[in-house]
Amino acid sequence: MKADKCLNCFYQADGINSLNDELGDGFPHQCVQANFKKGEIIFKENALSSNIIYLQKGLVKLTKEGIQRTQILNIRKAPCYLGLPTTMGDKINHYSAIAMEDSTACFVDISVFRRLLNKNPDFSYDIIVELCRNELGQFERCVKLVQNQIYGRLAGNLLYFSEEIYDSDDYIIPFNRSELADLVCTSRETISRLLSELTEDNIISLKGKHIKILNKSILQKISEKG
DNA sequence: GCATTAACCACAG
DNA sequence: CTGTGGTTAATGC
Repeated sequence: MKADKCLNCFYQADGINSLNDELGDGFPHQCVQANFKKGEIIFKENALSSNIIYLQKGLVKLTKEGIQRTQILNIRKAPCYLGLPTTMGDKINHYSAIAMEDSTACFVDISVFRRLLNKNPDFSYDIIVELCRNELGQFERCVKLVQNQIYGRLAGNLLYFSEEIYDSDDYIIPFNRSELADLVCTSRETISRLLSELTEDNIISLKGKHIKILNKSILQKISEKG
């Protein structure tokens, strides 16, 4: 990872114009921008954490070690915040963040972040909204994970990549089969088999990680019903 | 019983 | 890393 002074971080992003001014003279521009290559760890579970991270560019997976295997909790696409729950909620990270593409992130010390929250209600409100949306998303995902069959869970995630990450029916799956299994909570073999089945039934077409969704409505039905 | 679902193991490209 | 086959266990008609 290569550190730089932050050039274009959340101070300027999302229509938040004057946060930098509101910090006051005692708080100069206090964040550090860093670049991560694909596969590099942005922050690690169980490590001490005192930064809020604003992901400017890239794609990141959040992972947590389980008893059996590593669980992939979520995928986050820039622009977004990383580590709000894990930095604000405890001293120690409860999950890791790993870059899945070359990514750029901006690190803000938690004391600076707290000051921003105190000084700017609109900013605080936006943060609360983002946290709430994430929680709602996790609730949905939780129920789906527990109650749907694997076929439905896989379909749901393929749709999620398409709709939330790439905005296209034709994309490169950002995971290998084993990671896909860690995301959907199943075995690598089952993922292979189900992807083959979806291909045979002409619901998707697949070459390695390059997927095209051919029949979205059926995929949606599979996702809903399991 | 029998079918379905899915995990685990093994092995081959 | 990936796909497939065999086996096995659990669950539901």
